Amino acid sequence: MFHKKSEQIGDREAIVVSGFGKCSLTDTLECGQAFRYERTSEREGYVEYMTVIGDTLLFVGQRDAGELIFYTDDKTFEKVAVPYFTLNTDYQKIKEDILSRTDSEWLMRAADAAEGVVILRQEPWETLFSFIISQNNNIPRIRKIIRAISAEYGENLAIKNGLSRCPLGKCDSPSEEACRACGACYSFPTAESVVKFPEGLLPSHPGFRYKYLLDAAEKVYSGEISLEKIAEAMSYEYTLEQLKRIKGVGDKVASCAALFGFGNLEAFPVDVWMKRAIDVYFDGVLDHTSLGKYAGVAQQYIFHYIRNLEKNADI
DNA sequence: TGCCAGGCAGACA
DNA sequence: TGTCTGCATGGC
Repeated sequence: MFHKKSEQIGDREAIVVSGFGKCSLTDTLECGQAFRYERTSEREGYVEYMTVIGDTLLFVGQRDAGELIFYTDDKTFEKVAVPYFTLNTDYQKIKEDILSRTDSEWLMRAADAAEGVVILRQEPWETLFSFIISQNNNIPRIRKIIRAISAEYGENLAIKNGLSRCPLGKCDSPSEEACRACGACYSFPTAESVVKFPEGLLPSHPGFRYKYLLDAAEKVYSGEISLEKIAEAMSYEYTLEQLKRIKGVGDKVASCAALFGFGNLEAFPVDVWMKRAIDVYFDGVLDHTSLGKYAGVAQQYIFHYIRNLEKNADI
């Protein structure tokens, strides 16, 4: 359980949260599980991001690994920030559970290096749609496509929330024209809006994924696939079975949606990075069921560590 | 300029 | 059933 207190930071009211263990805001937001974040401030000992969660623009900062700073009111904090950042989840306990099931020293190092990563609980439809876009794509471009699609279909939350200046510092004051070119502050499109105006996807250049995105929107909007039923079932197998009925959704995309959108922590997405890690550090075989009901967290440890190994060879 | 990216579907052996 | 290839696009 976390602790929270109100604090005046600069000219802003904030809710400072601690007592939830270690958490790296940067690792959590930039590890590839979410795509709707913007770094809005960075200086010695402090980093701050803007995230779009539903129709909320949430600003969150960090001074050290033991706390998170939410610049919002108490109601939004409880309703939006707590579930999104899974603040009630004990990741230290999860890490211990995972490590009790493995004798891999490499996985232990990965867990230590990536223990600041928490699994975000994102909106299921947005997660599914985003990971369809992610296939055979790179993270900067995935984010760019999502910003463009959001600007096409979504609501301008900067204007809706009455922000007096652009949170990204791109212009003096938010305007519809300037915001649309950027796309960072728009709500995510609904399945209905995509079905009723599929051409709106094209300016973002989704490429071959266009037909997959449309099929997902049609199946969800029509109710042929019920994301509500999937969420209620809380079954990894049922989630995979249902989501893979969508054209362009295979094991990888479905398991990412299960893990990041439906909270199935046993989900174990295997992408090119994971294949590389398994080949090199697990002799080509890693039975994820051996890692228990938190295999998805272990997956994030491995994914984060292998990517940083490549970026920073001296780890 | 070329490789590669949080993959998948379809063809083929 | 397993393997191979094409797919759109742009970041690096």
